[in-house]
Amino acid sequence: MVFAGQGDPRRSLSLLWRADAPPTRGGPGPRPRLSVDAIVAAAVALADEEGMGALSMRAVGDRLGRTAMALYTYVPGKSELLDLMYDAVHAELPRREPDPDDWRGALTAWAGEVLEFYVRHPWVLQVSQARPVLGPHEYAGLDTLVTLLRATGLPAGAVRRLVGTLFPFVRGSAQAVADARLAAAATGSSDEEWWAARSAALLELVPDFAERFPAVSGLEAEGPVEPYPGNAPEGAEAVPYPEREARETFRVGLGVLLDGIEAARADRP
Amino acid sequence: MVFAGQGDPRRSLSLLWRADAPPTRGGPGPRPRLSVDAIVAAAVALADEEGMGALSMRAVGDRLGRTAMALYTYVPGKSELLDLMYDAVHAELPRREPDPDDWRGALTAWAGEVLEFYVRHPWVLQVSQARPVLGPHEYAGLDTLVTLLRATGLPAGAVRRLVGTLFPFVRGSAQAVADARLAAAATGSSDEEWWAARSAALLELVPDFAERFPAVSGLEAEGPVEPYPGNAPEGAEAVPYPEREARETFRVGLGVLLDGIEAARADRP
DNA sequence: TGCGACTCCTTACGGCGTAAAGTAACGTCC
DNA sequence: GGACGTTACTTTACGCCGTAAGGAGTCGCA
Repeated sequence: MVFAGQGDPRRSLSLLWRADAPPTRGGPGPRPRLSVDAIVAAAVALADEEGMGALSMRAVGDRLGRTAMALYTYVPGKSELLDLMYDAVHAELPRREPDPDDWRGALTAWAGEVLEFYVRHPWVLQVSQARPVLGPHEYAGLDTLVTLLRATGLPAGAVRRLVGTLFPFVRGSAQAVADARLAAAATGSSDEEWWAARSAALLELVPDFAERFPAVSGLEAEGPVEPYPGNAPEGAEAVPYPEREARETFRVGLGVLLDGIEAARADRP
Repeated sequence: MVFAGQGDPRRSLSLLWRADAPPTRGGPGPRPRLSVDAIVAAAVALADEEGMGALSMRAVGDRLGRTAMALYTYVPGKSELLDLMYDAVHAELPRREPDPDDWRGALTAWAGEVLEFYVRHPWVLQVSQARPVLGPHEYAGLDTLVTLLRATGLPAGAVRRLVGTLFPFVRGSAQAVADARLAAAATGSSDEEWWAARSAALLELVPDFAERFPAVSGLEAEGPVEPYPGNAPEGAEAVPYPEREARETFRVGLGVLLDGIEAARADRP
């Protein structure tokens, strides 16, 4: 896990909200050939392409034809750069108008789009949530979710808690999808081959697995996936099995959450 | 985020399941003065006390009065050590008998205990879930959850998805609680002081905040927390505000999830 | 008594983030 | 127009990290 929001809060916030002095055209000294935005864009591209592990100040500098130290003119350090990257990609979060007649559909669509966002930028999931970043784009995304939840008619306190439930849920689901993809890519065998190898080794090393973990074994033995009651599966056949499974878990979990919200509305209509 | 499960799967698994040759009393060479268990225990203690950031091979070696390289006799590398640490602490996960008459109470108690487990070992939340570790203790914990969910009477497919929903939910909630504690500890001001400073800076840098994010602002303006309908708050007054808020979000979110499960049972009784 | 296996140490390499100091480009003022 | 101060960027260096390579010392067994 990578940490953000570690530096001087004042400096971080003014960078995030672009509250610095305007570019000051015509000061002394050589003309700047970089900018905060260019650095953030390069860093995001690097993280998207090669993952968080490849993100180093030297690597970002290389991408811009500069040394690592050149970045420090624009950005106080790696932690603040991470803050800026984090908030920059959150500009892709959906903005969406509430629909009091179909809050459920709106929330479902919202969750799906947020899931895709995380899958597009899986490194975002590795940014620790300890100490929130509090950038403008994350707030904008938050504002949208709050708006959609307000359309359920629930009181402010409940909405606050649901925000705290829904966002982590989508993050967790996206993590599962991203992990499934990563596992598929790592082994080359894009299907359940990785699992097969792993469970073969397990079976060999732990012959009494079924006895020790009867519930888990029973679950696995109970054959292919039975659709969750009350929901119809959406057709997506080309997606490899583990990712399909993760997406189905997301769909079902979201359904359960929305059912729970519905129940709360019924309690206090 | 820190990665586990990266090394040779065979080697990792046989370490995890302790499938290695027995201690071979009386082989040649000097008597080993360390053991896998001692190393794992030292590493867990280090991570518990000083966080994942302080976990280095040299630091673990220091704790044992040995050099970093001495560890490599027992453990192939840091990644495998992380696997072992991860599974070792999961021995603390609750084991619990199912109660078909009160599956809801059982799941609530289970979730609460798991939350406390994560709060006790917050570094576990930083271990990436990509590529599962598949150790015996994690399986045991999983087995318990599956057992409890089976008591709802739902079909295997649904149970599978609920496992994938509940575990990440508890993890996310624990993350929030741990973050709240971390924020409190970092500033010394154990209360909302950190938030106050942060939001004061925000207000100064972004004077038009309320206009740009009306929904979020409205939510914050709507005064203190209103209890979620249908649930009574449990009395815990000494806990500082952010953590109390995180715990309340956990309680409410869990309630929503269980309501959703109840709805699914009603669909197919 | 030596051999071979084994634990543990020292040393070293290439990576990281970044502090410190040097170099060169530029706007401004005499 | 030349000196000066400011600024962008580079070079070098420090102390961390994980771990490869090789050497030192310890023990069981032939």
